[in-house]
Amino acid sequence: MRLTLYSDYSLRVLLYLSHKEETVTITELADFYKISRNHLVKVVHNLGINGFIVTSRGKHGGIRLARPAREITVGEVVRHTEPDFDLLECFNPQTDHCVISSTCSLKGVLFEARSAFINVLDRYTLADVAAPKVQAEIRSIPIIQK
Amino acid sequence: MRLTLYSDYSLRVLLYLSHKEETVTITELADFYKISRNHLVKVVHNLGINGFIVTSRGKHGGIRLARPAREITVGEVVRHTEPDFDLLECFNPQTDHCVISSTCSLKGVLFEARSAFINVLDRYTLADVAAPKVQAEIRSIPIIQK
DNA sequence: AATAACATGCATTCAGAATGAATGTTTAGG
DNA sequence: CCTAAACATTCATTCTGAATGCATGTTATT
Repeated sequence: MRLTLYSDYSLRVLLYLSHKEETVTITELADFYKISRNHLVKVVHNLGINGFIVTSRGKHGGIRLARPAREITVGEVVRHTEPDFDLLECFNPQTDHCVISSTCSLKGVLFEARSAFINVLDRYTLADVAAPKVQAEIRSIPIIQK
Repeated sequence: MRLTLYSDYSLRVLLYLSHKEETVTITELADFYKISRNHLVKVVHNLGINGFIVTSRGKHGGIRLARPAREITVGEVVRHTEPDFDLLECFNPQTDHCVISSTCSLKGVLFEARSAFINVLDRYTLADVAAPKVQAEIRSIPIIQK
């Protein structure tokens, strides 16, 4: 279970913008994070289309947040950057071929789990995340790391 | 954000076994679900190694649950079948290259979301899921389907 | 011994993410 | 009005990992 690098980069861009008032360029971002400029170009483009940032072309162009960091939640961002949240085949009726999906209640359980996941992300804004570090690492992880 | 078919098939196998008392064969499972027998072979093997099922070779061999369905949670299964739960690059210190991960509190937020997800799965057993359908589809989905 | 089952490893295919590259479009400033 | 600096857009390529297929081994019953 993973998110895409695309979502990762999207969040990093917005986080960077949450700290800076002035417009920043894609090149500045790529240099700071030491990541692929090509990939960033698409990430930024998409963030613009979805109204998270304002982009301006030409000399002295660049990008900035379209709304205050306090008004953008992590959940909202991820919903726009992940290709889908189809945990199992049966989540997408178009491509589902499972012979028991009509009577299977596993789907409901995973729906509930997915909602719980997204709900947490909806409770945090970019401002929360951009704030100086308070706590982290302190949580126990109920996951087996192989 | 997806789970693997591998996890999907693992759950389907265990669900099928939750209904049947007798041992069943991989061929029977593949035929019932109309899925790749090759893939199932590995799924079953892994379920055996992880103590969810008992496998027996030879004529009249097959597989059956190693423990009562009531004692196996969905969360426990998924933990053993998913390759990892590394939502972002920074979840794995071995391969993390993010320049801000040491001070970034996004990780904490995603840790919390992941825990919320797994906690739901830990609350349901195979017996719950195998029980005759009660409700499903009724939940609202706070996800944008593109 | 033969047969029916799971075990195991290797090779191959496939999908989709990630990356790279080229060209177009817009805007500011000399 | 021309140039440079920026984002926009499309296409091609690489890469990873999941999914699948296949061949052979091992075990157990009859």
